[in-house]
Amino acid sequence: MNHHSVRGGDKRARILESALKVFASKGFYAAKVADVAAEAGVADGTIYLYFKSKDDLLISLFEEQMQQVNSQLTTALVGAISATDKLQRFFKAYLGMVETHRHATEIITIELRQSAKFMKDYANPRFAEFLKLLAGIIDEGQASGTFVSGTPPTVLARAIFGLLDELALMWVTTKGDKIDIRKAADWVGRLVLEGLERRSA
Amino acid sequence: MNHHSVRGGDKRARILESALKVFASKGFYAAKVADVAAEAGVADGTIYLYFKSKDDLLISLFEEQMQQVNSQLTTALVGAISATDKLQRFFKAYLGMVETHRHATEIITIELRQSAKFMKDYANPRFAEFLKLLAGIIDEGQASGTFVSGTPPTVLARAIFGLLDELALMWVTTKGDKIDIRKAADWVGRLVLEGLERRSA
Amino acid sequence: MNHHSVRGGDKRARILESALKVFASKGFYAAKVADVAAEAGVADGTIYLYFKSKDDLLISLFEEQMQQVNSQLTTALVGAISATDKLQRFFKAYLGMVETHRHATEIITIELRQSAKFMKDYANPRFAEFLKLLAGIIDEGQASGTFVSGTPPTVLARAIFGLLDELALMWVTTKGDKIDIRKAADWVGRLVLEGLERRSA
Amino acid sequence: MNHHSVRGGDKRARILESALKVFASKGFYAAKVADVAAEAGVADGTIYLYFKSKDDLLISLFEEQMQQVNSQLTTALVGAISATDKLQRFFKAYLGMVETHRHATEIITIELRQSAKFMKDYANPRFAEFLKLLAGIIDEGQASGTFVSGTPPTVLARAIFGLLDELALMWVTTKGDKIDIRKAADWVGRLVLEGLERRSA
DNA sequence: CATGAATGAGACTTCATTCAT
DNA sequence: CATGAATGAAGTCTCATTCAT
Repeated sequence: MNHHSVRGGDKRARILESALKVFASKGFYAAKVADVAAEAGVADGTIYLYFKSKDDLLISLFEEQMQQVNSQLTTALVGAISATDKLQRFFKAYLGMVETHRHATEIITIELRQSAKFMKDYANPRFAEFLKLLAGIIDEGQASGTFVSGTPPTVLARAIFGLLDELALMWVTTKGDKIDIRKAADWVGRLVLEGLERRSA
Repeated sequence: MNHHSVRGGDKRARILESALKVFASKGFYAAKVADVAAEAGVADGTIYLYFKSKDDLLISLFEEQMQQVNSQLTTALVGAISATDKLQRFFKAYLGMVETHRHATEIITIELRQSAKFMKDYANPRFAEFLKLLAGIIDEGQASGTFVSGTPPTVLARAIFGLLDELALMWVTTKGDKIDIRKAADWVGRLVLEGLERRSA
Repeated sequence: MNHHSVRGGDKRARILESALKVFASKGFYAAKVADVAAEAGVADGTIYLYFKSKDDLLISLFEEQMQQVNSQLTTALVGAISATDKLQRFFKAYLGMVETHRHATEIITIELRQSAKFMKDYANPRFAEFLKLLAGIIDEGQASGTFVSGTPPTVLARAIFGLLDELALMWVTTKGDKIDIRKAADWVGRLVLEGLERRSA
Repeated sequence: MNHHSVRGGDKRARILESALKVFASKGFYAAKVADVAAEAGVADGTIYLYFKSKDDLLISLFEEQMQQVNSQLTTALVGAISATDKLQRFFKAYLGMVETHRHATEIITIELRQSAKFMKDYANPRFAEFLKLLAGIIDEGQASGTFVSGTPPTVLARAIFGLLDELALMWVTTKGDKIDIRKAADWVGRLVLEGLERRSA
């Protein structure tokens, strides 16, 4: 009988999973380390055997989650040829994850922002990766002439992330009847790819 | 002659202004009430003559700032005729404010999100107003046939807010050479109104 | 029109009256000076024109109330001849006052005790007077042979005060159907004068 | 071997003991939680591992002390046959405890009263038990014809408690030469059982 | 490795008291 | 005399972190 495996997963992973749930439901500041420990079924002190501090726990959570997000997005793009196709798949995959990874979405959309303030030095490399992936698609589209040039891909990537992120936030925080987040991918696709204005002819 | 005026502005306004500065630079949670008091040049207890609690201070700040934002946006739209024109002015005005109201932007972009978590019951009516203003423009454009129909205006409004908000956040948090936030209004205008794809003919 | 008389009474008296009401209903520690001021319809600062401190307000209240109690008791004894008669009148008068001066009773029964602790040096001369009055009756009874000797009158006086005081407290704190406080005077009279044991013959 | 025992007594008991001492000497309101912690030799925060709040500490103190008082009184009555005997033993035991449990006496005589005010809902069940014990003796005496009937036992019990309580308070607060509290039991016994008046024959 | 009782720095908030008007 | 806004000392309580077991 292995002490370290309880309900199929090593302790570090279980703590991370619990932190995800607790931070998402109470917010990072309101959540207590003891809450995370209780959720994970370990002693308070045990947290500190795997993470340097409460902040470190949050950062590790980002790392893990964003890595998953990036990996799934990358997978989703496999086989796509045109930039247009890639972008549509990107939207669909991202907003699809919102539904399947509720808690992760809350952490990313809400706490990621605070991080800019409270973790002055944390560079957030995974988010950078995310943006790079998105900017790469746009760059490719602009280079191939499929997309209009003139706006820096990094800015567009950021704008598009904000757009997706806000829809995710809306979906996550709405109590009653939510929008269909999967339909939203199409709406966003139309908005971004075709624009709002009716084409003249 | 106002008994309560001390160097241009009553005390409540001064405290609010100081809270804006302090919360923006340290984040709401890291900021101490004593910091705000010191910045405002009043005693700690004085804060509580004007605000019920630290939370109330943050909420009041939102109210005030969002009200200003809404009022400036409304002003900016005066005289605009088409929905397209209104939307462009909206972008220009919003991103213009980012530059002139740096601190307010930080509060709105960063702390507004947390509010969803920590202030369960705070409805944030000013933000609702903001969205209504934006959705109104889109609705008008769709009704007149200028804008493509099919996507709910409320969803589009939210998406566009996210987009603007993210650019504002990017601008605010970038240390070195920032993008030209005023140019960004045009970029965003093009993205939203015309879309990314090159028009076929 | 006299500024100092509002609703028939000078300001000092009004403050004292308000303090009585407020202290009685919330307790001295829970009561705020501002509460007393509000009740009296004066500004907070005004309290300090008449009393040195919150403590002084409580002490002054004791003085005033005990003086009234003593004066009424003294009046009640006028015309009584025997010690027995005096004691019965004393009981009747004391417990009668409990009903007519509810708030004063609460202050005396409850806060008087605390005073022993929090006002190390306050001698409480009025309470001393009260005890002297009661001890005087007992002493007189013992001297005349009406009362049994052997127990120091000061001790008996104190014991009897405790007895009356506790009944007063019971009456004051009971919410539902209270005992008839006036009947209690007779009960106490019987207990003290005749004792519990049935007389043999 | 008990992990939690530190020099004879678990931490909760030590804190309670320290609270007894500190509250008795400074009064509940004047006493700081830090004082209790220092007296107990623990950190301030440790108090809150065992008690919900400062109020809870006081209530727990009451519970514990009154329970001890009740238990000792019950023990003292074992073997007594007549109501008269029981009452005399009750007096002796109660006033004896005053001397041996000085601090507890101060808490009970002084702070118990305040509790009526500041703890609106705290029912104080131990004190109710105490009164029931006393009223039981009186009821028994009345039923057997040993004691005079006519006065409700609950009222008499309360009156007698007040009497004992006041003597205890007198003894506790007197600085110089105190009365002999053990003699007082006889004095009280005489007063209550035989009354003040000299028996006619 | 794991525990969880203990720590203690520090935050928010209250409120008696002052003093300029 | 009266006001009441302002003060700021001080208290209760929280909670991330440690360390002896």
